[in-house]
Amino acid sequence: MSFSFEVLRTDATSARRGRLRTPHGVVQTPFFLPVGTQASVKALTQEALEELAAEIILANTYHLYLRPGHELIRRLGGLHQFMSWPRAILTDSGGYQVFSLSELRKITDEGVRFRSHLDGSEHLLTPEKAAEIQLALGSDIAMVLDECIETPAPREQAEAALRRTTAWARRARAYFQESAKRNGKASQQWQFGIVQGATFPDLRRESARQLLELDFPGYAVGGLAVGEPNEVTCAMTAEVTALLPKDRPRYLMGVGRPEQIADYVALGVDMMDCVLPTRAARHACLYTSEGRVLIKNSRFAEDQRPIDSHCSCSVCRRYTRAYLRHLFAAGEMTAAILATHHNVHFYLDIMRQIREAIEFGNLANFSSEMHARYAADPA
RNA sequence: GGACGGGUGGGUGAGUGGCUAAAACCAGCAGACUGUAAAUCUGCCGCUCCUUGCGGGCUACGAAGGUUCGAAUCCUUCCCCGUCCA
Repeated sequence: MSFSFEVLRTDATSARRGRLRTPHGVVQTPFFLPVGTQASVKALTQEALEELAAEIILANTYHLYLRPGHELIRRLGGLHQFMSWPRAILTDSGGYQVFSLSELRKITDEGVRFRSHLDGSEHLLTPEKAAEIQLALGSDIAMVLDECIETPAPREQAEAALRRTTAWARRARAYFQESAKRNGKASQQWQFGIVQGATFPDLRRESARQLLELDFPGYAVGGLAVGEPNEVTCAMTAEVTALLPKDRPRYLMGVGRPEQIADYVALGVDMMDCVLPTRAARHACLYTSEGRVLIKNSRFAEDQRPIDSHCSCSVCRRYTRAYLRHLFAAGEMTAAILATHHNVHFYLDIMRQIREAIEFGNLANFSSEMHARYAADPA
């Protein structure tokens, strides 16, 4: 089985309804990737993810390299087998850790020198190394190592990060193709390039142009939703998607809030990932069709309704808000499990509705409805 | 009956003359979270007033008196609690 991506339908916006074939199953686009950094979507078992109909998840190169080690995972048959996840996996490269672990790393043209947050040991992550690790993990989609910078950033810094990201992408591409070919697995894994350029439209365009020369099978937009206003996120995304080939998947990395997702899709985005549904769940923030529910609030103490009365997930079919609130108050791990299950269901359901909306040509309606519902928190 | 030790804000518990409306933690209340160093982090947490200010007033460290410019902190008496001795 090999890779392919096809756009099945478009609408009046730039949205696309499509299908991504991977060696580990078909993924309907646009889609959302639940984040499972350490080969685990926190609080969910793989059984639960299957029940939720997740078709693809995200794992992290940097974290799995440090623990348990990519060679160990390779010896145990690859990441899919190791974690017993038969469906698709995308691995992020460690580029985000350049940003989030900024205190613990030093960047040079060669790569990123990290001091491990686990034991303080030093590690050099180069574009080649990141590619090698992801080949060992055997993820379906590998990301190139990029330099993700904070916002707002001075133009010179954004230019430098852009230049480095392109240079790294070139090296990563060469290494990945050569290595895959050598191992006779040229069609087993895809590798995506990542557009940078901070909040400068011309730099975004330039970054995209440079990466297009490398002819990746898919392109990501990185370095967004790191502090800038959402209008800027959308503007930068639009600049980039306008230049990307229509026959290849576009991945907006690290977004978004429930009410923002349809907007990104309308800009031509096919895939997204975000820790928000899982992290917020663990922090007692539940997403519903009526807006957010901060379930620890005392007003839910005797609320016998489900989290979301319009939700069909197994948690909403069985448990009350009062019980969820109690579990959080008591510090029971079941609180995180049930809340995460619901939030991931909610996100995946949004994607189902978005795909349907594209089919029916009413994505714009869906978007404005979501914004209206999330404009004010529910009573 | 005697000898010690102790009684502090919703709880545990620091503090032994002014820097104390009183540490810290817990509980409680509210908020944040966007390619996960996050089951994390932040704020509030005696009452009250207003011109919301590192503002004013009041009440508060078992009870009542006292010493002192000033007391949760020192003295006296009383009431409780714990341990030990008879």
